[in-house]
Amino acid sequence: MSQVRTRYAPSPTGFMHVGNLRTALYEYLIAKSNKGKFILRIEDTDQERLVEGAVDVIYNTLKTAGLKHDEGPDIGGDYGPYVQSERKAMYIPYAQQLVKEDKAYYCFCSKERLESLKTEGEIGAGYDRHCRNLSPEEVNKKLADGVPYVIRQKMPLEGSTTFSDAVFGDITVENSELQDQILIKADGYPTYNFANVIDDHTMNITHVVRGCEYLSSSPKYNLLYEAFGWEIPTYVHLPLIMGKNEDGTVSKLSKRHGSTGFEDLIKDGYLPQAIINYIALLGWCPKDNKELFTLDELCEVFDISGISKSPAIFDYDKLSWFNAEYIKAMTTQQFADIAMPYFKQGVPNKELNWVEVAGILQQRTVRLTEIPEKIKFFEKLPEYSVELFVNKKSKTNLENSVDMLKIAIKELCNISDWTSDNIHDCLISLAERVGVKNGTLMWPVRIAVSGMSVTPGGAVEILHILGKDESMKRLNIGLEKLLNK
RNA sequence: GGCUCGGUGGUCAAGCGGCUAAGACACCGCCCUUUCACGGCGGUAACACGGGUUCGAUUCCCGUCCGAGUCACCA
Repeated sequence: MSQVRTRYAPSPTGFMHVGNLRTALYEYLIAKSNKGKFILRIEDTDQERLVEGAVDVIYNTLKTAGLKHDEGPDIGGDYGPYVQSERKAMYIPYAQQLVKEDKAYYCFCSKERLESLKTEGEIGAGYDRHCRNLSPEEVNKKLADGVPYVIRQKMPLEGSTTFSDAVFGDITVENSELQDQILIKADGYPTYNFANVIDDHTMNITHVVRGCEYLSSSPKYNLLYEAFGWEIPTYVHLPLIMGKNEDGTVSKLSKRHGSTGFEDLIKDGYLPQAIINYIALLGWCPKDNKELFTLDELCEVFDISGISKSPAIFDYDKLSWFNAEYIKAMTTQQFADIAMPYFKQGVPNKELNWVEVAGILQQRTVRLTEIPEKIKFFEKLPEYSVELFVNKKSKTNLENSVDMLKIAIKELCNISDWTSDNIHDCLISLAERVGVKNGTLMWPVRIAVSGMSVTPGGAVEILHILGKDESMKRLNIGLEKLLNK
């Protein structure tokens, strides 16, 4: 078999949907697992929907996701150009060839006429093939008169078309269901369907990987390949990624389901690797059911036979789990590095030992965006209620908290070398001497020093990060609060 | 509505004629513990339904139901 070549062919809309990203990922994996090439092609044939800077979004996404393409507009290759608008001139001759062979025809119908064909409210009416049998004279006259036209493919009126998909098997459609689809639009640009076939063939694409939403239009592709006498590529249709609606129904994942763009997800505090890992498993399963994969590992084990047929609902909980796993797997330094912007956001005006902060945060961070809220007490002691000092499990109440704070202040005061170990030993031995369980002493101390019932890390860590001066200050404030209640 | 595809726990899923029907997420309980987490242990929970085929169907076939996708000079 010749070298496997897959292509990711997004249209630049400025938004990278996770469904598209997963398609890109599978295309990449199919190519790489076969030592093949992964090509990026920009499909910008819709001139009305061009968005400024949208191509950069695609580059950036592929880059941060780690999906390196082997050929593309930015890096070139032997099959360029890789932007459809730059290939515009090459499509029309192919269409004209089909016209010549009586497999396509010029259509002069106005949009208004087409519009009037649609019975109101109804769907599925379609084109009435009005221009399909114009005489050559009529066609030539209209062409000469400069009447705007499109080129349509002549679909067979009878029989059926069967195509084979690598995941769904053989699919047959009655030809009567097929419309005489437009190949070349009035503005001279090819339609997506037509450009796709021409490009995939001329770029030697071996595997056409795309979402299931194209399943029902695939017979048309086949007919086009047949009309040209070209070899048909392997089709790989992917099950759709769905989202759950508020009313409990599901539909194709879209913005109303939450963050569905790659960049949105990143903004929400998810790691690129976690996103990739998660979506790799959304519709595909390895033989051994393993879940954690690096991109390279995926390249090793990916196989088309593991792709499932049924649609999958995008589960933010599971994504979160992956994210937490990836965070936990980092070194503390790595975590500190990626978390730094969030540290600064939570604690903008203080210099803390960030690696130490990272150390207590790492095991309890699911999304990076949770960080600022969790650590902002380091910056400024929040207002809090004395009720926080009451905790049944630690056996603390408003009365003994006063005592605990008093002795803690006294003892901690004497520590000259403010190390974690010293703080720890000091408090633990104090609890022992006084004859209370650790929690009874630790709880009020932690509350006083943080002002929160739930904190990242325990009393010792917080005291150490805060430093002696600030710690003593907060402990006294806490004591004051209790006495003045 | 026509056409196409799909249907294993709440979610992702393994299974490809014989199993007490895996595993993961979520959820619940217990343990660990200076809070919350993390970690450990355990638990609740599924083959849409009805016919066939077969000695035997989650698995193969048909029908029903349910869900989704698609029916553009959008991709």
